[in-house]
Amino acid sequence: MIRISTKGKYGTRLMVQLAMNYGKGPMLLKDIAAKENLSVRYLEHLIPPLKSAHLIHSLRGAHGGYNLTKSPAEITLKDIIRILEGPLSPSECVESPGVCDRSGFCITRDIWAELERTISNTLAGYTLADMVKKYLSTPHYGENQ
Amino acid sequence: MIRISTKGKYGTRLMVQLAMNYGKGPMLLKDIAAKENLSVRYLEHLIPPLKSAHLIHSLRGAHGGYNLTKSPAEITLKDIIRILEGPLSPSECVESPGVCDRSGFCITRDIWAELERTISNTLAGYTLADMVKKYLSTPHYGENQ
DNA sequence: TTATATTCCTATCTGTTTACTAGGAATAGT
DNA sequence: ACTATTCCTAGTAAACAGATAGGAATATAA
Repeated sequence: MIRISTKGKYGTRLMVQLAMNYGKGPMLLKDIAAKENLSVRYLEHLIPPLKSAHLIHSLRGAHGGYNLTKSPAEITLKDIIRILEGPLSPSECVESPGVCDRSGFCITRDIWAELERTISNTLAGYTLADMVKKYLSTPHYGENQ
Repeated sequence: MIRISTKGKYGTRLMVQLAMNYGKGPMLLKDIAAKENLSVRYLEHLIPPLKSAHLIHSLRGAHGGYNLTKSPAEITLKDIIRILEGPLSPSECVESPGVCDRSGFCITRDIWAELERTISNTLAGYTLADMVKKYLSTPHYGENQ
């Protein structure tokens, strides 16, 4: 199973919410969780990596919350997934040749490396701005407004 | 971490070995394991799914072994990975919309679906014949001949 | 200065998956 | 009968996934 975990999936939705709130002051995690129907307690864990990658900025205390550090057009899905999921390569040997003594002549390794490039390129093709635009032009029914 | 497991990785190497032996009669798992420096006991587990997908064929007993069921040019890496790793989509909601009530209007789901297409296309771009050709034109040093 | 709202840090827990190892049955040539 | 091989079923230790929880730190507001 080659799957993105909930970190990457929920984290993307969190970032889309922040993007929709861009320029409107800090947004509460509570509100993000409510809009996306996710647990505040779980979303909390996604914050530290996003902060240390300087994708978001926080304000503590009452009237605190979170902001994007740059405009939604400058943040791609690749940035988000890379931070929350770790390396985008399908095999460790791609980024760390030393883990396998076959790396120097392994033909499958070359293919995993190409696969990483196509994944990276696809994800880099979407900015948060693109996603907000699409979000706003899509009808939302049910509990998630 | 969006990683291919050892099933997919070792299974690909196993299939490349069978491809190199294509037309030369059944090949022993013992020999495949020796050439790829992998455990016979572990490779055994990769056989049943490959057989039920009709990618390989087996002969039991003494002088038994394994064959590809079709020519290396007709088997792609996508076939192999799909069988050994399961669905190629990065999220279950892509192939089973019912698992999430957001599927009807979720914008991230659309992106995961596109990601699946690019992964599929990349993997479908390699046949075992391509890999054998590349293998034979690459120098191999060390214990894996 | 107290109360309140919020982020922040660390720990814990349960189930699943991964990467194996192992025992021995079934089958087929010699 | 003997031997070589595939085949089938368990088991297992470690890591990972997907949470929940307690409470400290910080900032605003009354």
